[in-house]
Amino acid sequence: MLKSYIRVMKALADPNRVKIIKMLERREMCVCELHAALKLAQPTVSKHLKILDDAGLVDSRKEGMWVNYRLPEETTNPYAQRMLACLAAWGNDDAEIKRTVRLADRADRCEITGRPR
Amino acid sequence: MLKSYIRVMKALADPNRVKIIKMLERREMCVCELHAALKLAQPTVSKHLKILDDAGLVDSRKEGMWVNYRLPEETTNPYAQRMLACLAAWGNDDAEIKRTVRLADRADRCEITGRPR
DNA sequence: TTGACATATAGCTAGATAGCAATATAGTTA
DNA sequence: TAACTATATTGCTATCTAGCTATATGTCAA
Repeated sequence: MLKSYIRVMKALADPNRVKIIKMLERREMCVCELHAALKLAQPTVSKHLKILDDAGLVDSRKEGMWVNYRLPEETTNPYAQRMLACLAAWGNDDAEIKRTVRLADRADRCEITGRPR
Repeated sequence: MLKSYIRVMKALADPNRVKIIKMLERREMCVCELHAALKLAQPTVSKHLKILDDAGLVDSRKEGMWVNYRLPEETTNPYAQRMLACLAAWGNDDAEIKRTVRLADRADRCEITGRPR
């Protein structure tokens, strides 16, 4: 238990990583879209995504130059599964999260990069 | 949300604090009993308890010289409430936790301190 | 092939955290 | 009152973490 449990809890004990989860609840997003919504340096976002990935809290797939991140349908990690269910019910009224999610809804990789899908 | 949520998640992202919760699931315990089971310095245990307390994850009451800690019946913090419910189902098969809980079951303040209740 | 660009990794720094020993606090007992 | 003791607080150190910039990697387009 302990190791994978601790990985999940540490991953979810950071506000910016929670925001990433809350954005991905709505739709699959690429790194540049998350980067635009979070207002953090791109490498910082990548690092957060790696931490979430290692905990089994996100899945990713390449689409050309982009890497799309989404919440896993099923994860092998029961702690991840359960915590994602909790988070789905939490934070929806939080001003800071709402603000970020609003930015995420507007973020579009084509507008950001000026490149067609 | 964010602040009290983060407090709970950080509090529960440490193995020794998880062990404290798992011990308190079984019974109310004083600091010296937790100290004996955890094999950490007493001030370290006190600090962990403060962090759990600040997150709303434990309650305490004085009993003479001793301070008894227990899990709250009801807490004002919904994240704490929900996470305590999760933890009740988690970690019961983990070797390290089982070992600590076994020590806790045997720990008795009177034996430890040589003093009557 | 070359240039451009989305993402990942490496390397650094400031601040947070967990551990300890020493000391303060508060309640008990003699 | 004075000595004792369970717990809390303080002050320190080593390690971890989140952020950044610079650079590497891999894919697309010309």
